[in-house]
Amino acid sequence: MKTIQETAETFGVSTRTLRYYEEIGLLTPVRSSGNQRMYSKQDETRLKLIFRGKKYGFSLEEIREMVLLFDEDRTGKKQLERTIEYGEARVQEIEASIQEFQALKEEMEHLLTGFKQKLKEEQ
Amino acid sequence: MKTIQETAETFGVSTRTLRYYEEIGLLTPVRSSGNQRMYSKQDETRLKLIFRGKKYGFSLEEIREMVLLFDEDRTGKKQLERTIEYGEARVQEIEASIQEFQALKEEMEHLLTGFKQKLKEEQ
DNA sequence: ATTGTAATTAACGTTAACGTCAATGGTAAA
DNA sequence: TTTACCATTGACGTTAACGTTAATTACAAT
Repeated sequence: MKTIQETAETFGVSTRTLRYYEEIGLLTPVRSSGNQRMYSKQDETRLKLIFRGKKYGFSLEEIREMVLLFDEDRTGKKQLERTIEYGEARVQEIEASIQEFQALKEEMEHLLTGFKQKLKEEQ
Repeated sequence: MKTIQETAETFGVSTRTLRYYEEIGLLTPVRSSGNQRMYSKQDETRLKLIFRGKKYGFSLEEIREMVLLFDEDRTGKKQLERTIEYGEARVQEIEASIQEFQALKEEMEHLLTGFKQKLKEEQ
């Protein structure tokens, strides 16, 4: 169990950010006897997910939806089916993203080859 | 040459957005005789870049830096070298992103396999 | 027990990225 | 040329994602 300060340092964010994430229901650390937030290993895993989502342009609201969906009690068959469906759709999106990145990379490499050629010719 | 309305529709954004991009120096469409913005093919190419950047979480400021760098006069050898260096660094970043996405995808697929197994066992 | 540092809530402040509105001017069709 | 719509420039409004400050409480060390 880490304190809020330690957790903030681990992820390189402010304590305000962690409190804000709790405000909007992204995670709920337990409280100590003196009402202070204690962050578990699970909370850290959740935070990793959140920051990865952020890095790729998802809004906190979108991240919240994903996180909460994977957190609902998945006891019922219906719930399980919905989760699988949702998950597969997300995987599809990720595949599309990878394709786009690959295309972007090739485009840039093409540009760079041109520049290098130009540099050679100039000397 | 397209009007602002046509261009906005092409990209599915508001005209305000296009004017804002001009405000912050992201692109500078030429003006008609009556001072109205006219968007060229080049402007459209630039906009494609902008929206792709946005999709992957870059701020408009970051996008501006990239766009402007690739726009400076690349006549000098020094300029060309700088551009190549910058471009290669970006390609490295893109490769890292692809790796991360791949890992995320595998992680999700692993989760989904688990869920599917659970679903099978439940019936 | 005191002193210094860290945490709490509540509230207001800030910035990026637009939205909206008003007053005015341009343009195309009848 | 009038009608109707589209565009232009301010200027103020809005929302997400925090920052900052203040008043109060908890904890750790002396």
